[in-house]
Order: sequence, then C-alpha cells, then structure tokens
Amino acid sequence: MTKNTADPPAPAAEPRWLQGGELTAWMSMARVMARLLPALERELERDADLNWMEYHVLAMLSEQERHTIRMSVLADRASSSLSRLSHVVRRLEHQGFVRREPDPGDGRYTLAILTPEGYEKLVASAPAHVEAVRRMVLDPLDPGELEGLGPVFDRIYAAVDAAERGR
Amino acid sequence: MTKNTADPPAPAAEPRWLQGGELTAWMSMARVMARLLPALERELERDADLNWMEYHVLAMLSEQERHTIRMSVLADRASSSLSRLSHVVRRLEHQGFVRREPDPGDGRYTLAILTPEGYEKLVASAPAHVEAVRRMVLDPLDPGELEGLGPVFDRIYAAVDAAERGR
DNA sequence: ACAGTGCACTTGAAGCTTCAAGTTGAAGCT
DNA sequence: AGCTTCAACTTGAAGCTTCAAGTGCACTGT
Repeated sequence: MTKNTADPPAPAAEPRWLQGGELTAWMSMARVMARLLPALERELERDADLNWMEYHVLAMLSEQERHTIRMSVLADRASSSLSRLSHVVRRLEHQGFVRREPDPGDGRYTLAILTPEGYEKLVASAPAHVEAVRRMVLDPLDPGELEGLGPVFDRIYAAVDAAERGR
Repeated sequence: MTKNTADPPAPAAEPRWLQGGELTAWMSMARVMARLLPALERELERDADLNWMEYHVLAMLSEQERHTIRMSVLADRASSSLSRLSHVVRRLEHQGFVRREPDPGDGRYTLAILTPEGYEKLVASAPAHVEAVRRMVLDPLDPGELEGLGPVFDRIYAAVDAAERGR
C-alpha cells in the first residue's frame, strides 16, 4: 500500500484512510458483495433462464394476495427504479409470466399480476436457487450465525437508504 | 447436504427451504448487497466520474510497486473477467489514467501501468469515497463490529469461489 | 369547469457487462 | 525448423441498467 496510513502530518489532501482492521474487513465485505449476487445469478440463469431481478419479481408477486401488486410498490421492495422494473416486467410479460392492468381504483397506478405460467416458473426455479443460497451463504457459517447478522445488515441498509432518499 | 433435521415428511424433491430466521436474515443481507455497491458507485460517479470498477483498478494499481501489474492478476484481484477488465482499461487508457505495454519478460502478458494523471485522479477521488464508506458502513455499526465480520465474509467468499472455479 | 401540478409509469438512447470468437506469443513435441 | 497446444488477452454483438424525456391520470385551487 502506498497509501499513507499514518495519522500524522499528511498533506491536507491526503484521504482519511480506513484504519487497518477496518480496511481489511471492508475489503472482505466488498469482495463478497461484488461476487455473491453475480454468482447466484449465474446459477439462476443457467438453471432457470431468469436473472436476479426477474426471479425476485416473480417471488414477490407470489407472496401477494391475488398475486397482484402495484408497480411502484414492487419497485420499492425490489430496490429497483421504476424504469428498470418497467423494462423487466415488459420482458416477463412477453414470456407470459406476468401481465399488467391499470389499477381499477386509480388509473395512475399499474398492477403487475403473476400468471399461472409465471407461478409455475417460480415453483420450478426456486429449489435450485434456495439450494445455491444455502451452499454459498448458510453452509459456510455456523448454525444461527446469519441470524445474528440480520440486524447488522438492517442498520447498514438504513444508512444506505438515508443516503439515497429521493433518488 | 448436512443437517436434515426432523422436518415433516416431504416429497423427496422438496427443497431445503430456509427456516424462518434464516430467511429474514438472508433477505436483510440480500437487500444490502443489492443496494450498497450501487449507492457507493452513484456517489463515485457524481463526485469523481468513475464507476466502482474503474476506481478499484486505479486503487489496485496504486498499491503496486512501480504502479504496474499484469492484466490477468488485476482481473483476479478485482473479481472481474479478463474481458470486462480489458474494456475498462481501454476506457481508462483513453482518459489517460492508465497505459498498457506488453510484458517485456513474456509477451503473452500485458502490463497495466498507472500514469501520473491516473494517480492524481485517484488521490483526488479517494477521500469522498472513503467518507461514503464510513457513512454507510462503519458509522451505523459499533466500533470494531465490522472487524468481527471480516472472517465471516471470508468464509462466504471461499464458498462462492468454490462454486465458480474455472468460470 | 378547467388549467395547473404532481405522480406513476413508459420509452429510447447510451453505457457497461457478458458471451462467444478471434489473435498472438510462448512452450512442447517431432 | 515446423506443428500443435495452451494461455492471455482483445474485439464485437447482445442484453440489461441507467438516465433523461415523454405521456397520462387524478387532484387542486380558482
């Protein structure tokens, strides 16, 4: 590292670098973030021909009463822009897994609706995906270890969310 | 395939679904993974006009003796395909931040070399990025909490790596 | 009643990553 | 020397996300 990690008299422009332990832990975390989702997505695409976003759109729809949800609510839950979701749903619609209707109660909203074919697709795709999550995340950890981390991630998420309010 | 606890008699094809606590913790983790890097990248692009990959290529080059490294080694460290790296370095080269030369010792390798302008760019960009990492990751956690997580992420990383050997 | 405003999407273009083919340099074999 | 093979890139096309503009529905105030 050519970075100046010493506290003392660095030029004012020198970055306030991370402390040793923080830095290596952050690099460990960043590596995982850069690789885990793409790895899971690769398996999804190979096994089910769905990418991460498409899979989760189907999954979230399946969790709704009537398998129906407003696009804007879905975008929020999927951590997606409305634009991205719109493109994704158009693709899923062309494949027959989802259809769209204006919300009868308020025409400004659009309802995304899971079709029976879409539900079939999800049911067929889920087991391999769950297995991959176990293999890459749960199995390498001790039993119960991930549960302990849930609140930690939730706090990070809140900070990210605060930084992006009104994106 | 380890802990088949005494779950109710399910059909053989039934997936090992995630248990309640596992599931919510995994969703917390997945949400962070889906949002944190894009959020950091947004700030990088806004403040420095560099994306995540470009920034880290500059950063990794700056950590090398002579600010030089083989493309294939860089690709590995950046968790990137060689193809992706090649495109990224071409862009950085056009901006004058990096240049490439064949390795004089073995013409099959290509050396990526950080230019003075590239180093300037990194020094100018790092403080805001480090600050963003602090704000979104370090600050919401207790002091020392991230350090404890380093080994956890390393174990996950090893599992991901095992799943992707020879991609 | 109706122009103005604010959302909730939708669309098209641009940029980045991925995937599949190419190139090229070195080493091994004959 | 020549032939084969392998690894390290490079390149171009295709697909997905992002960004910036649209479009349309409903409410607001006059």
